[in-house]
Amino acid sequence: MTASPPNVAQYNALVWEIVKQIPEGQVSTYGQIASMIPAPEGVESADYIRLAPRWVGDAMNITPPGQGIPWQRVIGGKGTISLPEGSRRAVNQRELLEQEAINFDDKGRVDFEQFAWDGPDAGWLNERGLNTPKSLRKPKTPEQPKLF
DNA sequence: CGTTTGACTACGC
DNA sequence: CGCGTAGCCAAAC
Repeated sequence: MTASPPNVAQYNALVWEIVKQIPEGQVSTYGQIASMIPAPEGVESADYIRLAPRWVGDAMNITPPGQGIPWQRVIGGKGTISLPEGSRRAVNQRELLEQEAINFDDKGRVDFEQFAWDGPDAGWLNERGLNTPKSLRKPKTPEQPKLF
């Protein structure tokens, strides 16, 4: 496993709290969740960026059942399910997402342009001192409205 | 007690 | 756009 954050229990609780905000029919990624959580005290920002996604993964791995935490909505940054291919949990995750009308392409990827979550609303984040999540969608190459 | 192994991502070819 | 690799380090083997 990966080194754990200084305050694992608290960190995991925060991760689950955020995951609970993901609406049905949308997906987030380990990196996006991590981008909302400030680096814990004592952790260099550079190290955090490198380690955080793993920490989120560790948290998801021990998600407490029966708490209404939609763990299935958290996938890898490439849009793929990160569990071992063919494993029981991986198959289950895909089924749960398909039940929410989330589609997978022929390479097993979810289209972020269609299903990406944009994060909790600003107020929710502010109350908890969290950061604005990075967007999973392509930076809008605003098709310059041809003024004339 | 040495190796392998992760619910990851960014980066270089 | 796809594939391999580094970086991290506590557990499981």
